[in-house]
Amino acid sequence: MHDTPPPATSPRPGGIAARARAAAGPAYLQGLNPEQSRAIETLGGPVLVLAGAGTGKTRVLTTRIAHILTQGLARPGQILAVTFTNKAAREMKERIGKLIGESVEGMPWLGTFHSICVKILRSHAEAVDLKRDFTILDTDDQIRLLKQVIQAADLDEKRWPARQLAASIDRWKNRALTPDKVPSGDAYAFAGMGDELYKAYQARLKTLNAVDFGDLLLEVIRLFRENPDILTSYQDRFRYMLVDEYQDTNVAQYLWLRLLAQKDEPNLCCVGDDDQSIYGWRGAEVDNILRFEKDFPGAVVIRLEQNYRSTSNILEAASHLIAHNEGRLGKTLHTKGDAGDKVTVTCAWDSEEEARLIGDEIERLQRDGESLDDMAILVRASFQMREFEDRFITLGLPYRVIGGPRFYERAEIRDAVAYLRATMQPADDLAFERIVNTPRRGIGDATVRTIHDVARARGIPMMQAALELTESEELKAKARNSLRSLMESFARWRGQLDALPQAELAAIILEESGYTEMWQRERSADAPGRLENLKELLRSMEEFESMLGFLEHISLVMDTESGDDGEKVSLMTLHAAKGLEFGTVFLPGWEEGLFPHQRSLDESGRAGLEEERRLAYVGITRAKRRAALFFATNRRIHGLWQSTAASRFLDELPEKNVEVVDTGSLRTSGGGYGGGYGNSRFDEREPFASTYSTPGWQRAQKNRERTANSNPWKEPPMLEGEVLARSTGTDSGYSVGERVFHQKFGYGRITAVDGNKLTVKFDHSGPKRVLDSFVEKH
DNA sequence: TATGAGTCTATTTTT
DNA sequence: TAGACTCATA
Repeated sequence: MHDTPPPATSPRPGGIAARARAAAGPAYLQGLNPEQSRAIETLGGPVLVLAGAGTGKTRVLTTRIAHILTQGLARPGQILAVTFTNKAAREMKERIGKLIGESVEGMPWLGTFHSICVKILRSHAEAVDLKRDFTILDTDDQIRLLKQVIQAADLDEKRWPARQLAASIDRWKNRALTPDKVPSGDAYAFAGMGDELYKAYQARLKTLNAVDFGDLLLEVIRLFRENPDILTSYQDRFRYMLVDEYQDTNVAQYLWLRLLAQKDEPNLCCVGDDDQSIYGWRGAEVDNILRFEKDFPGAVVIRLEQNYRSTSNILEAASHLIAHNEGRLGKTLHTKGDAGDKVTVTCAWDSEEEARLIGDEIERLQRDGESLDDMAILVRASFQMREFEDRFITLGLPYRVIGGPRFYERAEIRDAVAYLRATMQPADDLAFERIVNTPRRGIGDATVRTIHDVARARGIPMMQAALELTESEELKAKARNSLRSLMESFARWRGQLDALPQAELAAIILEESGYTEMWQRERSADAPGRLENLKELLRSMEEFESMLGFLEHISLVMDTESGDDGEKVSLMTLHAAKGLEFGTVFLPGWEEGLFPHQRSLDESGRAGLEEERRLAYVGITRAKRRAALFFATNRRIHGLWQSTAASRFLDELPEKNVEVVDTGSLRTSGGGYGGGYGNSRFDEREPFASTYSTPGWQRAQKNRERTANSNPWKEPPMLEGEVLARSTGTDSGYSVGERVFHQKFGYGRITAVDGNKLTVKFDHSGPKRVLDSFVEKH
């Protein structure tokens, strides 16, 4: 987005300013700050650009490319520019086009890691035992294939779910581990067969002439390693290499880059921000960026610290927060903008009130003339969205959810695509299996198994096996006839491939196969929407040159541009918000356990906490003018009401940039829960201060200090003391059978004690799990 | 093959 | 609590 100020005013010919500008260099270099200029003009050898939030990262990247091109240092085909998402690639193309004032269709090597790998693999497929028309499997295909592998190994699918194996394999591939390299500890995890199953899966992929996403990288690495001549040809070709979001690269991507950059003075420019690394759980290695100078000796490190996005209050709050992280390269962001409003922290009674407060504030801002498009609510976990959606619907406030299920991931789209794949590529067993009995045509599990067995035994594709089975007596008459008719249809469709435009043929296929009819008959509420999606699919096909081109596109690009209609508030997860910016940002749910998320702390200890903190940093730095943080003191988690404590991150914000909001509604918000006690601990004038002076909070503080002062290099368990909302194993001072009083639920009797968590059977509201610090002995 | 009862499990998600 | 999913049963 526009993370930099607009370029200087258009040149007036002949003026002093114009002459001065001409002396200063080409127009695209105008209006840059010194660091940005350096990042663009430092061209010999490796460069690492540490670009803080809102410092003009994309501008540097695109201008650098424009600069290389206009200086005649390389032709478009000699520049490799890698991004993570298609969206980022698209954006870069557009912006370069604007900069050099012509089409950049000539930048064939600007794309995602994956799309560039596909391109390389297609031209050298044979070298890695693939055919040129190999299929790319997505997660869904992958899981179905793994199910078969698990079955073949005679393992209980329940105990060893395919999903989990898929996740493991994914992790291994992220770390560039082939089956023989899987560490024994990891392999042991899957009934001691992890590596074997992985190997079997890879073998199946090869026979299917297919690769999964991870393979795209790994196969190219293998290609380069086993064929030095091919590697050299690419090293020579890519005179300049640029990588966006370097902090998000995983081991495989790193190795891939390293191979290409294996020459003297590689012109490699990596742009990233270690403070915005939030994808560690997906295999990203912050370490890659932290280690850059060691990996690429002689590297020039340039820091972009001038922020063009946020007010200084927002910037200082975010900077102070992120300074609590240890493993970082360190940057000091500054802005020339004004102080602006302070970052607000508001305490709500529960998530419902939180949504109400935010909804009210949005309406107020709207009345003051702010655009809904310029406001966003960023949540830690998607379940939080529901409360806001409910609230916005009752208010009639238009909103859009960003993220969520993608167009091409919907069942009806995947079915339709499977029909097309099976038509185009008769050897695509997975596609065939998916639709052979959809709509139901009497080809049940037993028949499919027979086809499968024949195919496996003879080493032929299922489609061919099916064809042969229609001519034998092996299948029951009914199944055989049904199968024959389906095979005839496929033959017919294939015959029309060259005669008809792809969208038209696709329409015929969906019609004749009975697929459309299946949804027309279905009378469930979402059937019309699905039919609409199918139409949308056909429409989008028209833009492609051929059916094959279309299929290639959707296997890599899983999103579609959805038309935007009217002003809307945006609702999304913090992860989805990276790279975006809004005038006003609402950040609800800043509570221990939710943010930082308990699971992150449990699974990754200190590293997990630091990643959560970076997430918080990303959240705050999305805001241009206003950042409003919220936390609720009560939240329903898995159906149980839990008292929650304010996030430690709130405590890590600098007081001078933060304003605590007293909503006034706090004092009366206790109503409705057994009534009569309205004694909220936010009764005092300042809810923020009072939160921070409750016994629970203070004890948490003490625990934190104590553990922080003890040997910090101790094993992760040291975190336990820091973490409030989990069992600490310490004696809570309560025992089963005791009577207690809880501010929200009233009187009750303890039925179980688990560390600092108590299960209390409340007289009026039944059994609940609560933290010991929120009840009193009675 | 359609349905209901019972069970399980609840971050973040791109390619 | 709620949703997804499995499994048995008609």
